[in-house]
Amino acid sequence: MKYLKPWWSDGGGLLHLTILLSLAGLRLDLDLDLDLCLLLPPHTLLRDELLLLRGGPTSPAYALSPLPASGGWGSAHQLHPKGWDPDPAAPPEGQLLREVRALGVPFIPRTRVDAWLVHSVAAGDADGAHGLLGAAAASSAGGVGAGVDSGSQAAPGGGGDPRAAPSSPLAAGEEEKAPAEPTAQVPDAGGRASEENEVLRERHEAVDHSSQHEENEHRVSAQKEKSLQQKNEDEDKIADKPDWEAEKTTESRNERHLNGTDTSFSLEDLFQLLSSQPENSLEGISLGDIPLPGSINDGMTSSARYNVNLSQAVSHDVNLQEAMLLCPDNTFRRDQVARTSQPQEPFLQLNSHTTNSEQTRPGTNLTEFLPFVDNQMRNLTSEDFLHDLDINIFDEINLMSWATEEGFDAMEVSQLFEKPDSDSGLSLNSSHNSTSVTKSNTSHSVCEGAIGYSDLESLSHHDLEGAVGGCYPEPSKFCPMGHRSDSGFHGDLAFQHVFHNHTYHLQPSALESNSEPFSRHGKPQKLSRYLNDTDKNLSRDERRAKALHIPFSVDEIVRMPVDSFNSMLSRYYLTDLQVSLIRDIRRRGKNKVAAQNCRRRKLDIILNLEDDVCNLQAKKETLKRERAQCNKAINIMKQKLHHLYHDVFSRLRDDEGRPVNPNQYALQCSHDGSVLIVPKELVTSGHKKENQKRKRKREEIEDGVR
DNA sequence: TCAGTTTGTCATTAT
DNA sequence: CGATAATGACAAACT
Repeated sequence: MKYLKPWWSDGGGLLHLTILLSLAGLRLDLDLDLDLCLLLPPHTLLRDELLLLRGGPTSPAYALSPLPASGGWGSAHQLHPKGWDPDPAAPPEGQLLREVRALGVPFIPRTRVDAWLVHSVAAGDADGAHGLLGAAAASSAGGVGAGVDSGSQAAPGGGGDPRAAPSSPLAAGEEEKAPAEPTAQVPDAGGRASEENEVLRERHEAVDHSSQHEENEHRVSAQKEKSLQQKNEDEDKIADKPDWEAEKTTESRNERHLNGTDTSFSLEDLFQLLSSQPENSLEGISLGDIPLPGSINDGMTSSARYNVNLSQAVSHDVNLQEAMLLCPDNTFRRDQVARTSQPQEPFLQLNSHTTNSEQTRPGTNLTEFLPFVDNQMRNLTSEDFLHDLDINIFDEINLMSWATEEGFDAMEVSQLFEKPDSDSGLSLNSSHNSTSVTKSNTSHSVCEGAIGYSDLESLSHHDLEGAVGGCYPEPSKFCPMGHRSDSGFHGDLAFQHVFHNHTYHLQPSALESNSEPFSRHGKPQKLSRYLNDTDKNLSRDERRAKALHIPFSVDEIVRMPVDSFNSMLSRYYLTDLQVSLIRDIRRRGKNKVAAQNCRRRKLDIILNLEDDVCNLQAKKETLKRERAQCNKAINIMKQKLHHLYHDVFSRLRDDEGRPVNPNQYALQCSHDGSVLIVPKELVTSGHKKENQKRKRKREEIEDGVR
């Protein structure tokens, strides 16, 4: 294939480098700083492309021309040698894509650059690229030929298949941290390894002593110092601030990163080796032979692994992309500082030999180091990121990423959303694609189970296989279950529980009809055996929040004022599922508190009523006693009055001197204090008249009121 | 094993 | 109109 048109497009530069490094069979976690282009030999296409992406001037050897409208490929400009005239006979994109697909490469080219790279590499087009790219393509093409065969014929455990490599790059945690000699880390598993290592070490040393390297190293080290200083200042500022307050600071730092002024990583070894090797001298060896420092070589457990299988290597690119999407929690939060406080997954990791701990943060997320990627992430939701790829894949990946972090297994992730009936648990938004259910129910093999739960890389292979129509003859190799537990980034990971359960695919609403490992109230039942002691103490919502990597505590979610809560939701890039869960957690939490308050209030009311009853009963008894005393006093008074009455009448005499009969007469006191003896008939009639008057007056008053 | 209690949750209504 | 509080009702866990 002689067709060469490196078109730039969004992400094309990333893909460039990703593929180049993937061709080495490496698992990558790069601080891919565009300043690294300065390390490339001058007047090479890749260097100028990077310079272009970086926003700086390109070398005079190349020029940038606007692209004609190219449907669907999204490119805006092309970089080409000066005086280069676009080949009118160049095959159209459709044809190029068909050619790529015809190669059976399990990789979906999404841009012209992708297609070109895949095409040129897969077709063995050694002269189809310039400079580093050409060397990479050439070497990888050689590696492909050997790798495709050796990959499938690799000795068991020999690591001929880079897909098995995941078990090794991160396996040696101690070695990973140590900036060891590049070749010292290369194991001698294949017999030829020692010889190759010698050759490679010589090459590497020669490279290290080149003037170009010194110049570049000096330049990069100065940039490192500058960026480190800037980072330290930023982190000092952020340290004392809450997450949401620190966001702005971090964001500004990210802006600097985007502007290319924040350099933190060096890949000079890799690029120097790649770019310094004469193209011809690279033929016959694969990029995997490059002696790389640190964990890169840690992962190379066999020299056979250095023979790169194109299909395997290219697929790493997809893993890299997934890793970007797998920014922890699938929460594209602007505050990357806060992110680093959580255990991260050093999924794709390439440690440079730098000794700075900040630069070698294990598991640091790709998004921190890929400015343009970060730029996209900061402007897109996770759903936006899923634009071109099957959303199901990434939903699964997200769940798996949640499951693989912080010792949380995927079975729990799935079961967290299970409910016995429809009136309990979450009313989660059913944004999950229902097709996941079908997937989950149709996968039965152990390997597929492992794919589903813990091995993101395997998933990517798996899904790519389905997407592209390629095939992986040994899917069991896609289950490097060991590499995660060995990598030391989550020691309590309970992968042993996740092999066969596939329910994590299920959307919550579908899961609700399944068996219920959790009680309605968050108390573990059967699931308790799957949970460690820490998880057992968590409530259901806490476990759910943990499973979905909600970046806030349940208490925080519940107690946060509504304004802070809404602003929090808007400031953090949360999936619909996360937002739904957060709102449910808040609603349930508040309702729980309200229910407790309600019951407490009800109890208080009951207690108060009981007290009132007691008080009233006591008061009633008191009143009874008082009434009895009053009655007693009244009776005494009556008796006294009666005695007095009779005493008075016994002394009274009428005009004839006869005693006055008390049954016929009564004593009546007048207003002036005089006492009159009045016949009883008059007294009773007078009483009746008074009563009638009073009654009349009362009626008049009542009528007036009406 | 059963009855009573506690607790979380949902649905509904009120604020 | 949305968020929250209040509360009845229900069910599961607990005692």
